[in-house]
Amino acid sequence: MSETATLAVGADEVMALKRLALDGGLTGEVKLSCSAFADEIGTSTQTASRRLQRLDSAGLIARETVSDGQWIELTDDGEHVLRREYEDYRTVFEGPRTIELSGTITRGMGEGQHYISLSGYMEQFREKLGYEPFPGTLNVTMGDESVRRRAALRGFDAVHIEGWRDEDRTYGPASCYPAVIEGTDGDRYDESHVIVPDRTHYDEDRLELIAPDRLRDALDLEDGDRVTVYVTE
Amino acid sequence: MSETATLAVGADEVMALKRLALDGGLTGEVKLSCSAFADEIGTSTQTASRRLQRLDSAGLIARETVSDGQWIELTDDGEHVLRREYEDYRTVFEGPRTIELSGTITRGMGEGQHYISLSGYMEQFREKLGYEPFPGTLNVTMGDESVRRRAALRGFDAVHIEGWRDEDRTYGPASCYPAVIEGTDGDRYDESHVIVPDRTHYDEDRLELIAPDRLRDALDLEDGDRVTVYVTE
DNA sequence: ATTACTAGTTTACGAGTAA
DNA sequence: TTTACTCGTAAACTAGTAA
Repeated sequence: MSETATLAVGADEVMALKRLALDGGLTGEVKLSCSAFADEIGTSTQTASRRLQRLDSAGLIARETVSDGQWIELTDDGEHVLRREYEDYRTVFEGPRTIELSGTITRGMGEGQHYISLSGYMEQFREKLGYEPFPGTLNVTMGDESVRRRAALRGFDAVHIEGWRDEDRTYGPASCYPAVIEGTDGDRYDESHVIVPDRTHYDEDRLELIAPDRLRDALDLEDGDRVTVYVTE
Repeated sequence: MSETATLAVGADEVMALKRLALDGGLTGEVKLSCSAFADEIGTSTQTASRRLQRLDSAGLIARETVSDGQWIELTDDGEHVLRREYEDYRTVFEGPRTIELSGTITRGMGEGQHYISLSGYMEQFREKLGYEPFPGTLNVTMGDESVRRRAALRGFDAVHIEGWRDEDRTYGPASCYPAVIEGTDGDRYDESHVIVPDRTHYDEDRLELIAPDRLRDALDLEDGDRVTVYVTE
């Protein structure tokens, strides 16, 4: 993945990236000249130019140079870098609002695929999560420490999936929590959810995740691989 | 002021300071060795040592070296530096929660001193603002743009100062908003409040500020000097 | 163990300049 | 005007060493 290049930028570049975001580079393109940007970050125009070059080659910004300056926009990777910084600062001043759960990939028993595909659930996923999940769950078996931390999930605001019934039986309600999954090599998948049945008993040390893509493919995971799941409120 | 030294540290030092805060250096002393810290920030032990030296001499951390490491704690200045960063990131992702008002210092008509000194107000200031304000207000005359932005103040949670009366007349209620004042030379005064009478009509382009100290002295201000007032929620 | 100094090398910087 | 190159200098880095 391109994350390797992302890690290459230094603190000065992150600071410059933040400046660009404050100037509106996150919501759309922003028009700049190197000299104006130099004034903002307190360097020479040459250094300002170099900062932008490095952010560009690291894939954190996209830009188009025109005759009297350049149009700059942050990329998704650039936004991720800043969001991670933001999380750090929020942790410092507000305390951690993210639960970090780690464990290993295990094979599910296939029932995840069955339930998720049912239209009674699928329609709610589309509506409430904003995507149609891949028909199947990623199963993560957690260690003791993570099982303990998992309890704090109850304090979070969940996306509620309502129960329903057909002719044969009833299907119970469930709660979804936004999550970020980080693979062993540091790759991150942002748009996933931890899904927990509300009433049905579940294995305490097992975490089930859904996402628009098949997470095993997206993060190149196999049974036994170690992942970290960041559950956010 | 000591802010000059604060401004001297670079982005690398701020990043290191953030790391120290995440390790608990904000809530109390944290025990570290240079080599352990080097691993955290991804540098050599020599560079880690130098980062700490610079943060120390800039007054952002206080530390005590012992035989097997050192005890480190962030100073108030160090916390301020990080809080400023935090505000930047919050502005980026949550939108500005700070109203920036700029204008020039003008001579008040002396009625500020009179009202503020009255015990009916002064007691509430002590109780609700946590300090006894200097008997007098700093008057700032704003430009059109700032007058427009000032309207957003209504959306903020104010510290409410209640009205009262004595034998002769009634004194109206007022609202106070925490503010930071920044002088022309970049010096900042943190512990001040914008005070706005609730009912009495006031000049739309005039901002009145109170603070524990005489702001003209603390920030070395004269009539006509340009200041920026950051009103926070 | 530590911290922090000195020395040698690499990297980053700003001035000047070309396109 | 711009952006971004080259170049000489200044600053920052890592390795080694002393306390």
